[in-house]
Amino acid sequence: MIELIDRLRQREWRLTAQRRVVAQVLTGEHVHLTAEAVHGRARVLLPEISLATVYNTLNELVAMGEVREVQAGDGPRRYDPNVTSPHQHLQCVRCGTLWDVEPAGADDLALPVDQQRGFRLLDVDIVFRGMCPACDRQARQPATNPA
Amino acid sequence: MIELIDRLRQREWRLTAQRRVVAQVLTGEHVHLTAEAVHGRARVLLPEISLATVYNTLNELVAMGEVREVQAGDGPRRYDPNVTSPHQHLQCVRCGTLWDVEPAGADDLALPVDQQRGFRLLDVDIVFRGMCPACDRQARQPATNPA
DNA sequence: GTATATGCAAAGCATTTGCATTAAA
DNA sequence: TTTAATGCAAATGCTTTGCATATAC
Repeated sequence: MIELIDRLRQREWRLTAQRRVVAQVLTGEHVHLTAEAVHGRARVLLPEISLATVYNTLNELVAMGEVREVQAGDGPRRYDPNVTSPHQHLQCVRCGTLWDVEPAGADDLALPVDQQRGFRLLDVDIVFRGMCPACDRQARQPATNPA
Repeated sequence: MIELIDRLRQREWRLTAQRRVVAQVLTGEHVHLTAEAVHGRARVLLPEISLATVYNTLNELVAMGEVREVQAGDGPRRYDPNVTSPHQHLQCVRCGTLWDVEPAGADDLALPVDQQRGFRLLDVDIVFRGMCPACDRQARQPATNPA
């Protein structure tokens, strides 16, 4: 599989230091990050990068189809560099962490024509929702230390 | 099936004119409305109802488990009074309209244990995404009249 | 050299909240 | 009468935008 950064070069995308760093941050990760998290990690590599640029860059990547925007539950959007394999997710309802999964039986899922209401179908999103181990533990002990 | 309004009465929920109207608006609808849409329709019945109250009321209904909050794609949250039957949806990617559906094969969907990452699973959301007939038509004729 | 991306700070939406007023029980 | 809900307007959090400056090509 061709790396994200190379695909971007192929697209004749103007390769700035900021964009390079955002691509790098996304590529290295398997958890799906919020814009703020991307900014935090990008800053380690390029301290002067602004949050606005991170947002702009992520939106462009989404528009190009190189990154998928995921909005499940409340909280900020998350970004998923995996657009090739089926995009099904496992999300923590508490902290929002998002993982890619490949559930069994997804291919057999179908919407009967009489329920399609004339829609032109594009896509199916499947999100398994649950509590991740860390949050589950914290949810049981109400607070670290309520003074 | 007991009506929403009656279930609320059973819960000893303080029944104000505003809450009654919100419940009424939700019950009558099969499309899932945004808070603003609920406000618009509620105002027809009770002009002085405020948007803040609509939000507060919707949140309480969600906390009670009488209404489901749906966030798919961008755009504002939508509210779904159908909590009994499986909550799978068909959504227009352009206008956000949301319908309940019951896809085939949903019961066979499963996440293998080796992909659960220790999560305590609670729920699965399935959203079919596509273009509704009205939006599809409009998307083909770029704009009504780009002067 | 020229077009385009950046950073900043201000604006924009959807949603929540504080507080005085009003109404349900 | 008491307790809780309402409406308003201000605050919040995430995201977008306008504009002058900097940078890739």
